Amino acid sequence: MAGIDPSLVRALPLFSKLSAAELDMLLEQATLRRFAVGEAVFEQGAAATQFFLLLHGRLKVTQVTADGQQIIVRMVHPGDIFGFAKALQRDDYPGTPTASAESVVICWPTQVWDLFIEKNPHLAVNAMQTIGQRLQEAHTRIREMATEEVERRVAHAVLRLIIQAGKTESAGIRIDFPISRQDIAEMTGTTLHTVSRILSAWEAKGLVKGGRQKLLVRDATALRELAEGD
Amino acid sequence: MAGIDPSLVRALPLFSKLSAAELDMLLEQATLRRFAVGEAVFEQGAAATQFFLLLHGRLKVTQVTADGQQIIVRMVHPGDIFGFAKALQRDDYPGTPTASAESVVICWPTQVWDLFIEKNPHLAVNAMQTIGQRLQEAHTRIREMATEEVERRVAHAVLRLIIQAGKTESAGIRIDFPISRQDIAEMTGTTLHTVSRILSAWEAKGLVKGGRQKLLVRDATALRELAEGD
DNA sequence: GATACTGCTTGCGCCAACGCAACGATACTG
DNA sequence: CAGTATCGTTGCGTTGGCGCAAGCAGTATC
Repeated sequence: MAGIDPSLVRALPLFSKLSAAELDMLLEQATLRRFAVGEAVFEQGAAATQFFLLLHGRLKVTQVTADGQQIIVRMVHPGDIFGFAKALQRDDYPGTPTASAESVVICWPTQVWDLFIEKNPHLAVNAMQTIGQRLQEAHTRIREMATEEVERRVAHAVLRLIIQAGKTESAGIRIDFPISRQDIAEMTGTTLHTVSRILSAWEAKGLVKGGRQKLLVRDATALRELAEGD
Repeated sequence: MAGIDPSLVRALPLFSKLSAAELDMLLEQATLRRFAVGEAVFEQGAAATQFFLLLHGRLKVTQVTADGQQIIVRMVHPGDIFGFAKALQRDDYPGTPTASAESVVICWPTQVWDLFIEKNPHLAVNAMQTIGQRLQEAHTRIREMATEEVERRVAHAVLRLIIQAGKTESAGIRIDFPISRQDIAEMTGTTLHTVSRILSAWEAKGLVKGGRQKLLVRDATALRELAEGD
């Protein structure tokens, strides 16, 4: 299924400096795949034969520990590339990206990566910036987990979600994909129970409005104050 | 102070694919600086005008939170590059690298980075792999902080230290630079007190041998078992 | 070799958050 | 539209690890 419409990816910063011809060449090698909710694009530990770009939808990248506990490493939003393990000198994928919403993904064979980096330094620079930003997000999260208590961590997580996936509605800002209490727990390193209690308390104070796999932020300012200590 | 001996860096994987001429050109632009224990190479938030490579010694990269708490983001070991904020699309440094031991550092102006990436794709690929590895370490740490209890986190941290800075002695493996209980606490997201208690318990069991800013691992195998659950 | 300093240890009380458990509520399914 | 599965809420007992505080032991200073 080659021949993807360039207009789909033209606007992405990752490809901003590529010529039309280069972009065409890149897209010729690509395949388009669709994933239903709950489906995994690939499995943790599988051989890294492809890398990907999320066109539409939403993915959560999870890792499982030896004793079966699961955490959400990060969310993948439209326009993000993911699964480029080979570029990071790995032969297998470190996590499992699962569709939280119906998703459309562009897939490339890993060989294409090296080829294009070689021919196009811009792409390397852009990719490095992408990874760099991710590294910083990771460090932020480490700092939060080390120093902040659960309620503030959850506040930060929710704020991040409304930045990356917030849809403004009349009643507030809605998180634009199905997200469970369990998900939030796995993003903040706590339990489903604690998240539920915190969200209930917030709802009583009018900060948010919950629902089954739904979350609406009514007062982002108050939430931001809560996230930064008093 | 230009004209650094190429033999100092020749062996580093980062420069492995550079020709002698390219390496010379790179080193012409560099400066060598020395830091005493406790000195900072640069301060968190300062404008990123240079990037660096640690030749000799040991640095700890710290971040301070708004309310004054400190954490150690990572350790810098000889051969590591650090402070390449500009490559990550930042104008300021996200953390402060402080010398834990007497250290020698190569410094380049940031402009050199773009120049060399452009001219030498290998360097870009190598740098990306370096950042990629760091990203994975960060994810590992996030997973540990989310799922493991303090004792196991400390065990993992110590194991990582003996890999990166272990010097085998007759009595066991010594960590090759001054490290305090407070440091270990800031690496694992806990308090000095808890670390002290844990290390005391380990010492009673003959796993380690402590001391002022010293740590000797007597039984790495037992420590590894402790780090992985039972 | 006395003084100050900095880093390490240990005891004790306390609380945030976990784990268990039971119960509601909402969405899918045939 | 009953039946079932999934997701969310809430109560309660327990506990890991934090914070305080006091004391100890090396290391540097003059």
